[in-house]
Amino acid sequence: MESQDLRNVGLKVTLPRLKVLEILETTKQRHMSAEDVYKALLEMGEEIGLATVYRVLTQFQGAGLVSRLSIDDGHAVFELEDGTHHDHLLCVRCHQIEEFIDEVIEQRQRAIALEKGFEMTDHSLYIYGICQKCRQDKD
Amino acid sequence: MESQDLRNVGLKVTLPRLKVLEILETTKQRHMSAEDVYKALLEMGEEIGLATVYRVLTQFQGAGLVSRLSIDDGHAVFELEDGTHHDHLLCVRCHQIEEFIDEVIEQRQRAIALEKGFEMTDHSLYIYGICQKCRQDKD
DNA sequence: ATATAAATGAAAACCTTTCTCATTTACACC
DNA sequence: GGTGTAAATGAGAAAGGTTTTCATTTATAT
Repeated sequence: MESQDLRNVGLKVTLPRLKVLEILETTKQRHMSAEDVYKALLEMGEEIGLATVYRVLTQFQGAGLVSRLSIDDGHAVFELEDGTHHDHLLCVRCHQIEEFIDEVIEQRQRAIALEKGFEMTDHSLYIYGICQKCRQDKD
Repeated sequence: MESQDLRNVGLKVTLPRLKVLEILETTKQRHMSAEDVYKALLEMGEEIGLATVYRVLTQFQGAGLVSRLSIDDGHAVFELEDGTHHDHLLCVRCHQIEEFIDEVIEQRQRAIALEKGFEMTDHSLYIYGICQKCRQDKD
C-alpha cells in the first residue's frame, strides 16, 4: 500500500509519485539518476515529464523517502532510504556503486566535528576506484 | 620565481598561467572557484577569459599544482596543492572550509577498498555542518 | 458534485563547465 | 635578435544536468 507511504509524509497521492516510487522499489539497480527513472517510466509506457521526475525525487528526498548522492562528476543518483547510514564505493570504469558501513569512520567523523566546533549536519564519503570485476576484465 | 614552477611541470610560461598562480598564492581565501579566480583577476585589471581560467586550473590540477574539491551542490573549488592529503569540513551557512587529517580514517578507507576488491584511485570525505562562528552568531 | 490549491508537462531558463575557432603568443632554431 | 610552428588564448557558442515558468490538469476537502 504505497499510497499510504506518500500520505504519511504529507504528499498528495498522484500517479507520477506512485510510479516513481514503484520504479525505485522494483528496479534491480539500487542507484538511479533522475534520467534513469524517467527512461524506465517511458519504457513502462508511462507518460511523465522529466521535470516531474526531478521534482518528485527532490520531494521524496525532503520527505526522507530517498537520499541523493552527489557524484564527483556533477551527477546525482538517488536511492531508497532504508534508515541505515552508509557510505559508497564507486567504480570509475563501470560506474557500479557499492555500499559499506564503518562505525570507526563514523566515530572519527563525529570526533573531528566536535574538535573543530562544527555542529555536523551531514557527511559524505566516497571511495573511487576500479571494482573487482573491472580489474579482472582488463587490468 | 614562479616561472620555474610552470616549467617544472611542463607548462609554457604564459601571462594567464602566472597570474592565476599569483592569485592562488596571494589570496587569503585558500579555496577558490574558477569564478572567484576570474573575478579576482578582473579586479586586478588583468584581461583574461573565464574559459582560460578553467583551462589553466584544470592543467594545474593535472600537473599536481592544485587540487579540485567537488562540493555537494555541483560546484568546484581549487586549492594549492601542499603535498598533504586532507579532508574537509564545510560550513553550510558561511561556506567557510576547514581542513583536517585523520590517519585512522585513511587507514579504514584503504582496508575497506581492499575488502571490497577495489583498487582505490581516489576518495573524498566531506563533513557538512555549522561552524563555530556561525553557531555563536545565531544559533 | 464542486471549488481550490497543488501537481503536472513542455519548453524555456539556468549555471557551471567545456568546446570551437580565429587570433595571439611562447619558445626552439637559425 | 628575427622567425616559424605548435601551443595558448579569448569570445562566444554549446553542452549537460537541473530548475523554473506558466498554462492545464488533478487530488482532495467541503
